Amino acid sequence: MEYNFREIEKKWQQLWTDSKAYAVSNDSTKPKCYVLDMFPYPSGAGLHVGHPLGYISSDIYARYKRLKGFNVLHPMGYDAFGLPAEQYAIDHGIHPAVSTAANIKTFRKQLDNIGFCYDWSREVQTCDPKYYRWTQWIFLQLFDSWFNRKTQKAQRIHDLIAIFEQEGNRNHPFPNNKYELPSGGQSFSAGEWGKYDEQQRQDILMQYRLAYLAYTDVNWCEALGTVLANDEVINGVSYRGGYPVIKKKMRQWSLRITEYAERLLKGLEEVDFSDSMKEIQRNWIGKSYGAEIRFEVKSEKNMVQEMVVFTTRPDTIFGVDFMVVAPEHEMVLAITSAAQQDEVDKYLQYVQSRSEVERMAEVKKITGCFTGAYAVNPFDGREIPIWISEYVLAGYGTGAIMAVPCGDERDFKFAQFFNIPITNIIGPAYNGKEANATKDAILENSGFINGMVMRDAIEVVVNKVEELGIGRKQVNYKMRDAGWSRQRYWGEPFPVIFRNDIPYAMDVKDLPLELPASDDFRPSGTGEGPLANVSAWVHIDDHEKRDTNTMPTHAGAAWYFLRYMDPHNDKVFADRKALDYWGQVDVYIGGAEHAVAHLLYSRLWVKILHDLGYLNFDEPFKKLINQGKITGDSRFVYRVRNTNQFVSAGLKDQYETDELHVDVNIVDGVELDTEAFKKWKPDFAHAEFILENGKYICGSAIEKMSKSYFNVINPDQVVEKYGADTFRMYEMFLGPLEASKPWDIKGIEGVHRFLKKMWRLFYDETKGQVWNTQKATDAEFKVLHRAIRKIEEDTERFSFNTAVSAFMVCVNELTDLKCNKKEILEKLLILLTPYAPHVSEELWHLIGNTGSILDAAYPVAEEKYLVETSKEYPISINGKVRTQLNINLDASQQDVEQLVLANEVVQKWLESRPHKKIIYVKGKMVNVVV
RNA sequence: GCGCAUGUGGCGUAAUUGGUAGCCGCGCCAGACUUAGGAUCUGGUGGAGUGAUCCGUGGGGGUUCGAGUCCCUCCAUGCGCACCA
Repeated sequence: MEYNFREIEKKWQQLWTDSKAYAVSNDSTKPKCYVLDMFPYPSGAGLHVGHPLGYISSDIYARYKRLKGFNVLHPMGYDAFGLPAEQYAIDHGIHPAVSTAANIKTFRKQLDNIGFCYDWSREVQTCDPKYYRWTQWIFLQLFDSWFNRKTQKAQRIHDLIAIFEQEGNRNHPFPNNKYELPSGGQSFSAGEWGKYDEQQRQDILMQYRLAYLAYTDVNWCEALGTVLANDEVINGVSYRGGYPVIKKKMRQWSLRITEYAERLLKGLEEVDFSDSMKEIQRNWIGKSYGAEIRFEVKSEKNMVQEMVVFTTRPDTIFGVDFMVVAPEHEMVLAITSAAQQDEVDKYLQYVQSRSEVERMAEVKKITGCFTGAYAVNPFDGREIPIWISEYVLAGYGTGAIMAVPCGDERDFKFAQFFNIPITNIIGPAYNGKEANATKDAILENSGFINGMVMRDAIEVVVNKVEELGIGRKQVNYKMRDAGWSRQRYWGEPFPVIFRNDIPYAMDVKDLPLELPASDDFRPSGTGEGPLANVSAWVHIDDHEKRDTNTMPTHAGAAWYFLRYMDPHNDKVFADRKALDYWGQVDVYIGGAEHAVAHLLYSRLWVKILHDLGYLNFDEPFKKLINQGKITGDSRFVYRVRNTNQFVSAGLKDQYETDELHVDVNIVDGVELDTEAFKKWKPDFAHAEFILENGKYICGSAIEKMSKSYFNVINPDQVVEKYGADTFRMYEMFLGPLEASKPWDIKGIEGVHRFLKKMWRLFYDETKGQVWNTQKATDAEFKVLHRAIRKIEEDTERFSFNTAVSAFMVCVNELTDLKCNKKEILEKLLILLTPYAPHVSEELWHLIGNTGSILDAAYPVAEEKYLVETSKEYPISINGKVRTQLNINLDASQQDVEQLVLANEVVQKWLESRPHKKIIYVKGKMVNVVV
């Protein structure tokens, strides 16, 4: 009886589906475990062998936990809104809903092929109105909330209104400190609030809402007639077409994620993410400590009394040689002197003309202009020239800096370029040739902080500044509020209605607000999205209008893990009981490319839902694992330029050639199948080859797996040839989960041989059944229990590659022992179930079990089979191993010394020198020091 | 430039705590069975040397009885950020 994987796998996949083997109940007395994959965007290209790496890992872990007695939630769904489907619709006239549904079908088929244990009854698709109804609902919760800085929590807008009625906004200033009331100023009293009309009140409330509408800078691409997301802009041009992109102010929805910067940062301490993942997020949040310092300003017009800078290095205050403000800063015109007016105008014009591309490309270019005004150093009264330059960003800090050329590289270059004299405050630490950003130098020329170490002076200066009332400690974040509008069709419509241009939340009972039917997906051309083309939908009546934007794909993905808990609920986004039972995702596996956007938005939404009382946890993912990418292994052929001749890689240097990607499926190793090549593309039908040793050898390179490189390997092919169980184990065997690695099919034979070898422990091709019911020996038990311990530990810590190797060791050893005993093999099958479920279930039944192996009890490693009484100790002389000696494990130091010194190999190495001491580490080694 | 991660046989990798470096697999070599082998099985396989032995975890230095593992330094690769004050 042979290992017929094709038949076995098909059979059990069907039986498991029929018996609903993977359905999970929300009602269980078992402990819960939530194992989640990042759901895929169903692209038209389908799955390649890189995608399942994470899915297989989580599947193994989920199955393992189930065997260990957990109620395991292991769902799957689709991040089904998104750009490519819309672009496809524009190019091919197929509605995104249609192409998306077709792609999902393909994905599902491919996933099913690999034998995952997903509970498909919980599937979610973000583009399904039954799903996005709740995405819209959550958006409305954000719209109806504000962040109370006093309590560091989200609260309802009606609480804020109550506060305003009581005391105005004196205790709750505008989150955006640049915002000014139409009447001027930034604060209003309860009395003033009472007199404001609806329009004014709504404007003010909008300044506090967590989802808010405001004029913000967007990436406007004139050529494409649309706004682009940041990730759609590469080096200042559109990723599609490479058209120029400019910053433009447009009225957009944003999420006030900046208010949560501190909590998002803090939360990282309690979650189990990789260091690099946490680092990337910290980086993105970009917290910096420093001070805001006010400087008196002297200018001709005398319209501006002071300017505020943000600095992380207040200790360098005596080294300030000039100030720089952003060209966009509103004070620029007010301080410019008559003499400098022309030059400033010219510079501002120049800055205006600079496109994003140029600014990005010419980061090192030094430009700037003196304003004719001066700031006064509050400590020594020095007058400091105020410049403008594009290297200072309007959006960060206060949009103005104090420049310290001896301590900052950019300031130094700027000073040098414009011949501004440089003050040295760090003595020998500054060499005059480049800035030194040290914090460890001793301060000189620095008034009251002379002689102090810079690091210590920071605090001293900040305290002084606060004492003098000219500034304060300040924390800054690099992170910006998240733009949440996309000028797209294929996304969630915003559930709001505009009356007199003021957005009001839709009644939740009217949700979902469904996308209107449309076949025109091109941008409207006015900066509005394709929805603007559906006039009847947009204009409800003369007074009421809908938003023509849709939400970004992050919206649906920000909470899908909650919906899986209760996917069919049409009363709430998920039942509170289900939310409390499943709680946090215990293990979340996915690619590192979602480090920032997706993870931050999900963390934000969960924090807000938690603050509003819908969840009892405020971090969504307890543990995050980023599986490595599987890269492609591309092959090249070399065409002799302007001919149809192809030269083998070893000879290509003798010709002038062009390198072309060739389909890896018609290359065996590096040897090209020349006949298949001729058939591959019509262009090559008459190709001629210059061979080496009768073969055409291809060039190779490791690159990302991509259709355009012809290096994509479809898992279906692999499963067809070797079976899902082999495929699953081989992907795991490739190396550590987190490591990136090139796909290399060569090793798969070894894993396949392993499964066949294991099969032969039960059935032999010629002899038929070989398994028996004899009693196992201690040696056999020992092999088994060592495997149990090792595989359990490895699975627990996601070290699947070493676990696969432990299976091989175990099967090799049992083969050597000629052990075909059911008593042993049965346990081995349970261990193997998470990794190779089909073959395990088949053999489980063949040896006489009736229930499914999916619910067998995981075997327990028994100490009694694992204890050793003695060990083959390595004996080293001066740290070099010279011999081995079998010593009893409970031997004492004296026993060991005696034994070791009596040994002839040891004697030989000692050469009759006396030993200094003997180091004996029980259970490890013995070292004789001479 | 800054931050993070990673460097081990021909290749993918292993070595959980400082304790026998190279488990397992690929590849390669030899053999068995065979009409045949790109099937299957068995044995061997880090490098040098006939050998005893010596050398070996990116390079250099250090700590230690003992270092792939800890510390310093340099180099290489990957990822992230990048005028962020």
